[in-house]
This record gives sequence, structure tokens and C-alpha cells, in this order.
Amino acid sequence: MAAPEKKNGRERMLDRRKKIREAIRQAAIDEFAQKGLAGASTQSIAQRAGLTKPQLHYYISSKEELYEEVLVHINELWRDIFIASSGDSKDPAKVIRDYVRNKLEFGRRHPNASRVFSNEVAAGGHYLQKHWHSAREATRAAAEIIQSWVDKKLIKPVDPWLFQMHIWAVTQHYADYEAQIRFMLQLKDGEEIDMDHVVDEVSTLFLRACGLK
Amino acid sequence: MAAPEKKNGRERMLDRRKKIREAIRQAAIDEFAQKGLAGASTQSIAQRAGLTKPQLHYYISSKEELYEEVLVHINELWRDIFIASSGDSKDPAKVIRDYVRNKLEFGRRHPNASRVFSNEVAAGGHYLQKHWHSAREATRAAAEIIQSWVDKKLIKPVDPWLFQMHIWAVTQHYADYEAQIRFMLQLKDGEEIDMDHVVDEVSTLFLRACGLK
DNA sequence: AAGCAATCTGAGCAATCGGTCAAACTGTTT
DNA sequence: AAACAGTTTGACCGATTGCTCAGATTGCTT
Repeated sequence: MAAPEKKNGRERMLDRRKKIREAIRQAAIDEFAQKGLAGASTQSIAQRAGLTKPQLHYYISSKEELYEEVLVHINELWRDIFIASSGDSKDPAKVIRDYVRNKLEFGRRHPNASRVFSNEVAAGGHYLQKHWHSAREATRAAAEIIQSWVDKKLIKPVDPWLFQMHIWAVTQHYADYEAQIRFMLQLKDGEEIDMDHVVDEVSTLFLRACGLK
Repeated sequence: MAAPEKKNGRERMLDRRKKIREAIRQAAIDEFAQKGLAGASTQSIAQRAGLTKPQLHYYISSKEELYEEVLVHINELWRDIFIASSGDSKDPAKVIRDYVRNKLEFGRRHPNASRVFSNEVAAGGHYLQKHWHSAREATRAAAEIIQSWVDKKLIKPVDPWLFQMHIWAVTQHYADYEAQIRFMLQLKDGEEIDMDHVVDEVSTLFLRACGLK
């Protein structure tokens, strides 16, 4: 008899609660991604999560708070994919390539989360302000690394802050504006974007931009 | 007595109507930019335009139709700033630099219009589908020009479609995510983004990316 | 079987939503 | 001054918004 299988009532209850909260978060992400904070309805979120409206309100205290919780959750997911987190900072080309790939991959795996985040930032980021400092810290650390590359003449001179935001902009674009890309490339309904080609092209863009290719 | 000053009643009426419609469009752009289609309220649009709600509904037939009209209007504004429209297609560096500057300038002048457009594209662009063909045509024409540069070995090989979308992504980013940029660069409330520096940095990014710098 | 906390439910709250309508009010033309 | 199209108004429609609450129901512990 394995220990983790022996769950008493309390544990099962907490387990269930956790699953429901998870479902609510996912439902909220989908709804917020499509309608925005103002346009989202708790009714619709409840439906997506397979709950009734009063049931949903039993688990959350308000729409705004749910929105904030979702943003914090997405922000945490994000933290792992910053330039600074790419292991060996002595090989600029590898770091940039990895970062681009990771960010594109992330957007592909969490398109709605990506959209919620973008919309919030575009709207002014008021609900995020308390949590932005960690993002800025990561960006600052990466800026230092990039600057050190410039100083050592490993790469051509670039503005280390803007350089990062340009990578952010391009990679984010593939997550948030899939519709535009699909239309421009005239992809049929079943067809998928050739992500290997995209990773190639985007990597090349930024590698050339700092003289590495 | 100059002719255009001699306006009869009918002309004055049409004039007035035009101004009100213009005010409504601007109000709608601001509201849609902040709340999205679902979140925008006709009440609020009316208020922004200095009208009462029934008064607004006298001029528009529905919220959705107003939204569509706004999108078409923005789409028309946009048409002028496509790569293909930059005069001399024989000097790639000049064309790219001009395009980047124009697009950044446009975003700076019409930030809310820019945001409405972006949000709509991110949401799937369903309300735009009838009008996208013109954008795709312009992009296709530009893609041909870029490809011809590659063929003549004026620039390093790039995917002409993705290359354009990358420029779109970066320039759009400055219009739509001003909050992020302001926070990252730690700008105080009064401070303005140094757009000359941005134009420089973005131009350099794409010029280097095709071996022109 | 009784007790208990956690959960679920239907009914309903005030407020707002998009939109309508008849009646009053404009300013201009006869 | 009468007639007129164009415009504005307040009252109002049914539907939906975020959210609450008392009471019924559930599943676990004693």
C-alpha cells in the first residue's frame, strides 16, 4: 500500500477544491483573452468551468480579484523565460537563440494566457504594477549581461533595453496575432504555421542585428 | 464675398452632422481602445462625445456597426504607410528606414486607433475580414520588392513576408505597449520616450538584419 | 444515526446593458 | 405665421450585469 494513495477525507476535499480552482483559472483566462476584463462575464466564466454562477462566486470573491489572480499566475509562468535564465551567458548566440525559441514555444503553448497578459499591458498594466518589479529586475539583469557582451566586443553595440523589448515584441506577435499571420501566409484551416522556419527567421533577425551571423 | 462662406441652411446642417459623426468616431475609438468591443458601452461613448445615449443612437444604428465603421476608418488611415508606398524602391536602406519612421510616427499620433486595430486582429479579425485583402495586397507587393532585392543580392536573404511582419510587430509594440516601455525605461510622468533614439535603434535592427549596416 | 462543515442551489437584489419611442423642440423655408 | 425636416429629450423596454443569501444537500467524522 503506497502512502500517497491513502487519502483521508480532508485531503480529498482539498484536492477537489484545488482542481476546481484550476478549472476556474483556465476558464477565466479563456474568457478574459476573448472579451477583456470589462467584457468578461462571471456567468460565462462559470459556464466554461462547468459551474453555476453562484457556485463560482463561492470560490472567488469578485471578478476583479479573479482577474488579478490570473495575472499573477501568468506572470509567474513567465518568469522562467527571461534572457538571464539562459544558462551560459558566455555564448551570446546560444543565449539569444534559446531565448527566442523558449519565448515562441511559450506563446504557442499558452496563447490565451499570452493574450490576457498583452491586453493588460496594453491597457496600462494597472493591475500588474505590484508585480512588474520582478520582470524589471530580470530585464535589468539581462541588460547588464548584454551590455557586458558589447563591452567585450562580442556583439555589435545595441541598446540593451530596447533590444530585449524588440525580441519581446516579435515573439509576442506570433502568440497574439496568429490571425494576421495565418491570413498573410494564406494558411488553410488545418494548416499549421511552420514554427521551425519562424524560429530560424526570428533568431537570424536578432543574431544579425548584433553581428553574430 | 467669397463663395465658400455663403452657406445656406442645408450646407450648415450637413456640416454640423459631419462634425458630430467625427466626434462620435473619436469617442468610439477611445472607448473601444480601453474596453474592447464587448466591454464598451454606448452610454460611455455618448458621454465622451458630449451626447446623450438616445442622441447617439440617432446617429448610429448599433454598437457593432459603429465598431465596424471605426475599423474601416482606421484601416484606411493605415493604407498609406506600407512599404510599397515608399517612393524609390531601388534604395533598400532608405525604404526600410522611411517605413520604420512612418510607422512609429503613425503609432505615436494615433495610439488609440492603433490599439483598437491590434485588439481586433488579436481577437481574430472577424470584423475586418472584408477589408484585409487590401492590406494583404500591399504586403504582397512589398514582398515582391523585397524578394527582388534578395535576388539582386542587394540585401541578405530574408523571408519577405516574415520580415515585414517583424517590422510590424516591433513598431506596433511602441504604440500599443507604451506602458511597458515607460516602466522598463523608468520614465517619470512628464518624460517622453526618446523617439529619435528608438527610430535609430529599430532602423539599425532591421538594416543589420538584411546586411545593410 | 447524529452531527458537522463544506458545498450547492434557486430566487432575487440593484444597476447597467443596447436600443426604442412618442412627444417636444430646433432652425430654415415657404 | 404656418409648415417643415432634422434633432433632442425623458421615459421606458426586456435582458444581463456582478453579486448575495437563506435554505437545501452533500460527504465525512464521531
